[in-house]
Amino acid sequence: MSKKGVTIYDIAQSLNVSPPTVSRALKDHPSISQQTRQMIKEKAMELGYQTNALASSLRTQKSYTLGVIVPRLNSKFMSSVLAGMEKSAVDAGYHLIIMQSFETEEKEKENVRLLFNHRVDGLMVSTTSSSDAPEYFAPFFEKNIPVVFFDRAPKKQKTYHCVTIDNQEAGYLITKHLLENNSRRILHITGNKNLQVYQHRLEGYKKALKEKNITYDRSLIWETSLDIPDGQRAAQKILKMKPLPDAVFVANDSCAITIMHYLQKNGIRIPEMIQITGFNNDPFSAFFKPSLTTIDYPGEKMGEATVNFMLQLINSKPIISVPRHLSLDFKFLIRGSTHNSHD
Amino acid sequence: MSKKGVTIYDIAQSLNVSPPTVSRALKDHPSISQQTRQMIKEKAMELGYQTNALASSLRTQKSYTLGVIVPRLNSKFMSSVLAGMEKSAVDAGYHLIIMQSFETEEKEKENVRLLFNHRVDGLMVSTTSSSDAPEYFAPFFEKNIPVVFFDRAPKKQKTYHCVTIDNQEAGYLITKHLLENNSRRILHITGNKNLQVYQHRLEGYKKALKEKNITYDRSLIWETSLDIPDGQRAAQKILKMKPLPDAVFVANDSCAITIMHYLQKNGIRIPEMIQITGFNNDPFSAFFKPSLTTIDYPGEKMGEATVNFMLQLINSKPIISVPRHLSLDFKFLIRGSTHNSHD
DNA sequence: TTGTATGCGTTATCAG
DNA sequence: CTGATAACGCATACAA
Repeated sequence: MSKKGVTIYDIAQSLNVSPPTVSRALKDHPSISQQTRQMIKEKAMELGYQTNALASSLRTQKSYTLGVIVPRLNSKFMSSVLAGMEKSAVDAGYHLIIMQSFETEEKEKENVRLLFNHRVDGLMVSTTSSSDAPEYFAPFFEKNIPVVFFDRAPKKQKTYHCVTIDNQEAGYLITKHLLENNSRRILHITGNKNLQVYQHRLEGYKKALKEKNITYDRSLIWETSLDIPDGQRAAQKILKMKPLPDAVFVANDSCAITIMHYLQKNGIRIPEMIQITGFNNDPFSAFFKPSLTTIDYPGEKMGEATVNFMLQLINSKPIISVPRHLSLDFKFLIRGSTHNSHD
Repeated sequence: MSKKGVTIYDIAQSLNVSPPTVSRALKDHPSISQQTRQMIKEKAMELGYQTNALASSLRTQKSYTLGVIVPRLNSKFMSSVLAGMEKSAVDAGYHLIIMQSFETEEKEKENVRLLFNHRVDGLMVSTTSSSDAPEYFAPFFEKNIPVVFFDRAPKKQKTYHCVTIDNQEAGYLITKHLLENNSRRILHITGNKNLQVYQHRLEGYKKALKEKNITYDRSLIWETSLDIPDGQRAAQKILKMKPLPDAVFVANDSCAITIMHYLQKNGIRIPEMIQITGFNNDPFSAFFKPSLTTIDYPGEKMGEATVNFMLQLINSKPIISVPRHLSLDFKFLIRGSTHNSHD
């Protein structure tokens, strides 16, 4: 049956020293002589001692755990972010509890509570909430436990620590590019419009239109979940449009690729008949025919930046209370799906 | 500054009851009257009480935390597995600490230790170790904390709990299919051959050859890291082969797609000149031209199955010690990259 | 139905 | 340099 588990108490007893001495020795506390330190470490090894991080956290009020909440973790982009986070966190002696909100505020709320109960030292969230200031983060703010939003920030962005890219600028560049390639009627397929990311991209779209004095047509903005099934549905709707749009600006790559695939399957030539752009630069996007014009949006970097930001907040005392906003660079990749070169 | 945090003592004091009563009331222990239960819960709400899971875990010796170690978390397949795990775990009142080993035994070892120190109730590993029986799992086995290997199991598979698919059968089916489509010289691009997954696929490959009395040619087995850069390198090497191989059986989709892309770019017609197969059924694999023949290998299902298996182990007493092996179903998807239909 | 005493494993404080 | 004591917050056995 399960052995009892070796504690510092056992080590202390078998060496006739006190538990605190053992604790200090194992932590290389300078006030313990080299001799006893060595002796204790050897004994620990011999007995197969493993520290109990729970007990330590309880006592020190520091868990070295960071909480992460994302809508879902199985998208190419999000898993890259998480990979970057995990690496940076572990390098700094922390680790992650990762939870999914599945695009619902209720789940997000439960997750926030659970992570608080586990006394994480910081919380990183790509929020799914569309409210201005979700009240369920209050326990964190009250206890001054840092919260950093990444990618998807709450509406009142200025109130919180955020790590994002300039989505408006990105949306603007894409739309401008399409306009310069002689597209006039540009369909924009976007995600949940309550989310800042998508709102900002849309604003960029509008801005570019305005510059060219093209009137904004609401019926050309389609809100979808941006997944593969919705991509199929969108493609079918596009095929029925008369006339066809000149271009489709899709708010993520996987949906853009799906749409491109179904349009091609139905005899639409890309980019000659319709130009298409994506967002996120999925590694495969370069391999399609034509290759996809998109925004390169480095997930791992964002993950690393978010954790590093978090660590700064944790290590600064007094804790920084002025909200800071980190805007990461992105690249606009012009490829085959928006011009006529041979890819 | 950071508030002190409300404990059951605070609630007890402000209601003139004892802390244990509060503890029991909050847990809906039947021996507490409805009245006081209600009263205590209201007070808890009023004071913004949040339970301290660390303290609770320390006391009960149960953390409701599961550890997960994967080579890297940002592959389409692995992130799907993790998504499935997270969902099943949370549904059962557990949560995950996810760590990456980056394909090194050393990292894996450190991760195992950290997760042990955090007293996870179970450990799920897609191992990167090529040794028969990695000794660093010993603390888990000694304390009878269940360990389940998924996807990648250690060599002595029979000794451990495992959740995998029948990789030999999959490799066999693919190879047989290629042989039946008149391929003779089949290049096999595989991953680290010390890992069971890849060994088994190779065995399937050999078995199929043997059935057709084709002699096994070692020089047609290329060990790579199966990532995109290695895919490019492999494609370049293939272009230099004289004669070209009849087919390429690649051990994962992303690498297969990369190879296909570079071959096509260099004038090779797929499947007419070279047939290609992948492994894992990346959602996009159906969208390429030609679409990719592959093994559908459901990541989320594997994640769910692994967690459910783990929960069974945790909830069975005495803990099941006879190692069990769960072999999940897979589907063989025959598509354009191995025949001449119009996809 | 509720309270008392105690322990989970560690570390901080203070004394020696 | 080391030891005694207490405390982190909660939950259990036992008593009332």
